[in-house]
Amino acid sequence: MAATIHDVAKLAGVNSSTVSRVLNGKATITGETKEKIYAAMKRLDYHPNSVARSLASGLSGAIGVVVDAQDAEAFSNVFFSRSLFAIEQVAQARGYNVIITNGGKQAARAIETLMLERKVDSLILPPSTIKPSLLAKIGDFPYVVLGQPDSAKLSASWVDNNNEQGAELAVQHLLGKGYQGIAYLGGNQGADFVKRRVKGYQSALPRGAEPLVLPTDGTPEDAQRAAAAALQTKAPPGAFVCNDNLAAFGLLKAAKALGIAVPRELGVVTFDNYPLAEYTDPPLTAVDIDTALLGEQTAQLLFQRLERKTANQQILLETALIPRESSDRM
Amino acid sequence: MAATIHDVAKLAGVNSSTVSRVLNGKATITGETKEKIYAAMKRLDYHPNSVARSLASGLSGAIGVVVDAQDAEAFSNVFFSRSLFAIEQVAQARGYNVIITNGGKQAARAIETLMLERKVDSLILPPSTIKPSLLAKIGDFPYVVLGQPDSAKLSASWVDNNNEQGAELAVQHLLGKGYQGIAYLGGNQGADFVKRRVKGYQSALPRGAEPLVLPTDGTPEDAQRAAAAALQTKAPPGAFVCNDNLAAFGLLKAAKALGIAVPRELGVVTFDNYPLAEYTDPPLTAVDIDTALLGEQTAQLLFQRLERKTANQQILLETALIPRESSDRM
DNA sequence: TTCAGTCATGCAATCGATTGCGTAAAGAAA
DNA sequence: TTTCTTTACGCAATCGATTGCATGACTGAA
Repeated sequence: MAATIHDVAKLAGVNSSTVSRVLNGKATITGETKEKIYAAMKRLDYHPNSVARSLASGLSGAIGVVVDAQDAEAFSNVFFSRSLFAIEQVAQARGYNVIITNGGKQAARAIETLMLERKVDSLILPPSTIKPSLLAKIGDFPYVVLGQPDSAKLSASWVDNNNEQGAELAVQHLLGKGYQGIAYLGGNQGADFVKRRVKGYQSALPRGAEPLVLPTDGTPEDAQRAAAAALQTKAPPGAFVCNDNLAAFGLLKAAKALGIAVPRELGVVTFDNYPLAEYTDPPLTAVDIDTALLGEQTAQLLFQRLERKTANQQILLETALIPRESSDRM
Repeated sequence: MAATIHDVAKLAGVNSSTVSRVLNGKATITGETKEKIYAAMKRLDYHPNSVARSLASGLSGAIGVVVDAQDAEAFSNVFFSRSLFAIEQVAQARGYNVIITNGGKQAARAIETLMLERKVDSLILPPSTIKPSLLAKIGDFPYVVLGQPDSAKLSASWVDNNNEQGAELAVQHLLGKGYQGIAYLGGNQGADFVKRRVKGYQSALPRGAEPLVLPTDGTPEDAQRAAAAALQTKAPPGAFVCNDNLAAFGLLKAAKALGIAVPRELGVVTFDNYPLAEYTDPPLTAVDIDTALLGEQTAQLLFQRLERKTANQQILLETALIPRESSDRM
């Protein structure tokens, strides 16, 4: 079987506690002794059993990432997986492992399992789980929220993109290009991040401009329908900020069907810069949400809290606008 | 602190080993005793410490998933994250947790950490890790490969989509629609799954038809260039099978630029049915790779091996063709 | 009534580390 | 040289379960 700390100790002619100490750098050990121990570890191909280590130390060296996927789609979305990648990178660099679990309807149970049974050292949670009932169970267990939670009243550490600022950026960009009559297309109006985007959109409109928000059910078809309807009114919008790429797809189709030229007659900016945004016709100007950075910052914040016991902290990441043809009237 | 098995035992007036036995259903316990123990567990909100359990039993109740991401992109790809979701679903249903780690260049180290230190019960590995050097270290540790490994000589359990069959399906579909001169566009010719697709493509061509394979660097731009070049030869292809959506995007652009009508003058079928494939102009006929099923089957196979110690097994999943406009000449 | 054979449960070792306490040896101070 | 600190390391308890062995109680057969 695999060599244990005792095998190493015996071979090196020392006590296992000494081996443990060199393993953890926790005490002053003679160079000579260290050498013997290192040699023994190498000869036996010793790998410390992290399970035993966890039990003894109370630290598991693992973090739990809970995702909130109603269905396979949400889990698979690019947003999440890039963030997850970044989180794992940071964790791996610090010698931590990442346990993922899909919360969904059973988020409470998933979180309890991770905390109470699996004994992870810390959690990354989705905003949807941040409710008083769950928070009570979590107590002062260290966690960071990946995304801005709904209730501003609850104190928590979180990291999110600045959706409000992103929407402002989009509107300002369109205004700068000379577009007028800017509408907002798409998005489930119930979702909190959509509300923030709409808020930013509204606040960036010039004085006197009437906001026009066209919610959709999320499909491009519905976006196409909504956009087509708006474009055929007496005073059609001169530009759209789209809540996501699918909405932008629907919009482009509607414009094409109506013979409206983008970007000459209609400006389009979309949230999210997915791989294909750049290959539409015309290529879409996009508010880039840096999901990798989001994950990285979340993990960094988590380890900061874990290692230095810092206070709660909220981080809003600035978004950037990537100009492409769909809004390039000049 | 959290209640332990001893607290439960004391409150129920029994020995901790009895509690352990009802917990694991490993012996005949009186109904009355069980009741007392359940009551005590409930009163104390007892959650078994899976770390201690692992140490004692030698089973961690965790599986490790290694992914091979050269960069953030690979990790984030829809392919992977859907599979991961499915894997986690299956694992959760069986009370297992999933530990993910990005192998990359250090895959060997990652695997060793998972096996030897973290003590996962089983592994899901990417085909790229299935090399003799690594296999020697893995020994008879149970693992399943998510994807068909390069070397057919090595015995292993794996699950993959039938790429060869998928390509045949695409060619047959195009032939059935009356297209002639079918070319294959895109894909890194070094990748093994691409080779399998090309093989299927070639074998499905009618006798005497000359295969034409146009490799690209993976970008739509390169696909556009390659497609445009081919379309301007004396005997241009009448249809394309594209290795992925990005290649198909490039192709559509090239056709549009050259004034070639799809699907009337040119048929297009693409591998992968990503969310946007359906929203291109025209919508793309696609060979659907069911990544969720892929993950699910992989996990199922893993638990089968784990619980019933079955022999190695290879599973090839049939792909399906989703007809859309891009190949609908009739 | 006795004896063998379950049944239900307790005892204590064990898994592989960590860590507080104790101590011999070495070095410093007097 | 004696005494006082450090330094380097060993001893043994501990973390919270699991599990082989032992045993008393009970059941049924002879």
